[in-house]
Amino acid sequence: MTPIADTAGLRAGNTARVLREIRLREQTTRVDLASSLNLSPATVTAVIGALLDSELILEEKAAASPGRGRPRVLISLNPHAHYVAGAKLNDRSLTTAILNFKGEIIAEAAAPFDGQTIDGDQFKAKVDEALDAALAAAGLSEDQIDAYGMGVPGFVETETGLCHWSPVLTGAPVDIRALLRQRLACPIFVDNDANLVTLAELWFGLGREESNFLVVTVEHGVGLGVVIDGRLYRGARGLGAEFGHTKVQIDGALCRCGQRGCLEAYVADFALRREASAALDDDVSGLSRAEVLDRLAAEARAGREIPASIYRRAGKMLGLGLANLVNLFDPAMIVLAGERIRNHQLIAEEVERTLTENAIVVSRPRAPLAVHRWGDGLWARGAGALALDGLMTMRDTVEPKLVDA
Amino acid sequence: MTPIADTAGLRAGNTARVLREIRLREQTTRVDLASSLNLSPATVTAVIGALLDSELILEEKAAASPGRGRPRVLISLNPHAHYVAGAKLNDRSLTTAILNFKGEIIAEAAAPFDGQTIDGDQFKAKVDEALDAALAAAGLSEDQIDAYGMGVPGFVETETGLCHWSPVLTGAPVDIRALLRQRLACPIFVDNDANLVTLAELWFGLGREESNFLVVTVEHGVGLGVVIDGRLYRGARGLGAEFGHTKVQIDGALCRCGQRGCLEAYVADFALRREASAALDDDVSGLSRAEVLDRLAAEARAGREIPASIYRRAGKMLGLGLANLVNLFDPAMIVLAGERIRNHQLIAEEVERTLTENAIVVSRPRAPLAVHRWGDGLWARGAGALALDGLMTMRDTVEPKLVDA
DNA sequence: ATTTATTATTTGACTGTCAAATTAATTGAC
DNA sequence: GTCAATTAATTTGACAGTCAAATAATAAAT
Repeated sequence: MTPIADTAGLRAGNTARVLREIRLREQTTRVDLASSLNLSPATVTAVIGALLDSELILEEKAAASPGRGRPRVLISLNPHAHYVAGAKLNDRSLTTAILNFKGEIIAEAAAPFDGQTIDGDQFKAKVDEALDAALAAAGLSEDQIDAYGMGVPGFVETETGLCHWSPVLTGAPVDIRALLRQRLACPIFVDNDANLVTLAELWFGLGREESNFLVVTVEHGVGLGVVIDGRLYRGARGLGAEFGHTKVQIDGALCRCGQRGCLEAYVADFALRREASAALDDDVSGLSRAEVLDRLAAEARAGREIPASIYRRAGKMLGLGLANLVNLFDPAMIVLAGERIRNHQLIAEEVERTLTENAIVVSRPRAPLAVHRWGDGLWARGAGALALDGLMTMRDTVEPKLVDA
Repeated sequence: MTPIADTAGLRAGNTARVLREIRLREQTTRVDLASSLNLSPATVTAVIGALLDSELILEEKAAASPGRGRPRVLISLNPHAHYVAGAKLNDRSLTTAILNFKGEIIAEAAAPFDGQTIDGDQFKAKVDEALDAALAAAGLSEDQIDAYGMGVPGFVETETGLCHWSPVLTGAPVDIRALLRQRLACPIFVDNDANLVTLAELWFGLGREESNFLVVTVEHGVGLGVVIDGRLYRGARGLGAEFGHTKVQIDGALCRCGQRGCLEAYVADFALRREASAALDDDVSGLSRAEVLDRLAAEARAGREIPASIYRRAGKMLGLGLANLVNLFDPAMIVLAGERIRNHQLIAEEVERTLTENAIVVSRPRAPLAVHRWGDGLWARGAGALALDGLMTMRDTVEPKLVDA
């Protein structure tokens, strides 16, 4: 272990802060960096100099000069400094994106699969398929990829890259990192998919200006990412926060995890699907889950009482869960994020009402609930952020230890 | 704002780490500090030298020399470096302790009150009464007190010293710091009482070796303290975590906060008291709450079904709440602490069972639940820690801003 | 007495930050 | 067109801090 408080670490820390600030502002100048980071111009010059030498950033002449005096020189990240791959597994496909150092998506490819779950070998095949396609689309070769970040739904240990349980993967625990290592020589980072989205919000999204906030994802399951002091909190064991399996009802509905009363068992896709069969008049057994849910949503929107009540209950349960989060974390903001919250308006009113009713009231305003629906693949930028962050801090070292099950 | 990454801050940080380590070990040596803090012997010598000059620590010859070679010099905190006062308000009294720099309790005094609640003036009178008595018992004058830390149940903002709501105080919001300022000239720090207990566990108790853990207090209410990365987390608004008012039942039992289904409404004293009147055969309307609860506990222990079922339900609800905490925070440990968990064995089994049933299972062992019952006034050491911590980091600067209610 | 082992201090090299002085680059005034 | 005026960036020198290595201190073993 190297000394923590080494004077050399100071420079490393300032360099990281400068890089983060440049990423945040997309384009900035030395003076601005000095004032916003509380560093002397001399220090900024030194740090920027080193970053220019290592070609992580670029200088360019300022376009318009606002006043007189020596014009500021614009600084921005060098998009070609590194390329990384970001991938995400969900219940329908394994998607992979290639990003540059600025976090811009260069190419994207998906490897879909039909079956409900896949095993390790199938997973590996999908990884190869999506990566090959993405690389081809980006016009890059594999050895140009400097880091790989992957998000997996379920209980994932970041340090070891081990997946203890996933709704998509069979044969848990699965050593995801080892599977990926068979293909890739670069550093590999694995995390829970909700943490990925949270990282995306922190680096590129609504969380850029905040340092204490929560991200709740509602997709196939319900996930949570916790940002404290500007950093993603992963818990003592390195698994993330498991919001989807907090209990909102004692001895409540059966969840796919085997326990009862989990929040997920009321608001996730699979829970709505379960109720839909009873609520819809026609036989829906032949339809896919997506089709059934579309039908359910359509009928609720049309004003039919029973489908509407399903969404009301889901909204109520989610609102209650969110209220508990507000009470426990006192966040500055909660972001409701996901690719698939298209039906949010069906539950929005009930969510907001239950949240307000059950969150503690003080003289300060309650944390705002921001809904961030993104079809633009913000998750991919999160996976990229995971890879880039890992690349910068280089923590791909811990080897997985399989503990007795 | 001074530059954060100033090289001078390095020394300050190392000094703080050295002090913390000495406090943790109670007695240590320069070599030990160097190895446990990953600092060079030269740096430790320099830091220790400065601390000796400022008389915050003491040197003494080692008693027994284990081997040959130059004997290590024992380092310990100078108990007389500072004296602080720590105080805590609960539903029955305002207690004040005088502590030395080592955190040892020199004297303690209580100012009891009969009424259910008190207002600002009464509060101030009780502060004076307890402080005067404690000072007299310690044989110290008021100007020898270098900091004052106070714990209040309810919603307390640490930065401003404002109490937004308290089960004990009327006329909220109450500017606690301003009330105390009328009496005391020294720096004053105010916090939630659960945070106080958490600090005590972190500095002196079971949390000394941990950096991610939770402390749940069960007294008149239910409180929570969150330690993340070795530091107390207070949330974005500076109010603590409000575990007692997380909801364990939708539209559940009425809580004294006005909402329904709060955990507190099932496990706190007042909730048990409410049920007791129905469960006990005799008329209990003339008895005090403590007497009623004693009766209820005695009958439950004797095996009577209805009183026992009251405790079973309380245990079940607490276990469910704890399971949610485990799922959300993934702590390394949960400490159940309090002065008044004397009846814990009545609920222990049900708590443990519900917790195990509802906490997420991974291949790693679940966080242990440690029960820490202390009659020795650990809270007072927590209040002292609050004062000492504030004294070291000097954050008594923010003036309270009364926001529109 | 001398050697050996261990702890603490001192010394000198090195890194890093910052304030102040200096240089650079541009606009506006005359 | 030249020359202030102004703002940005760099350089310089002082200062603080850490660390490795050398040195001093101290006690047990020989």
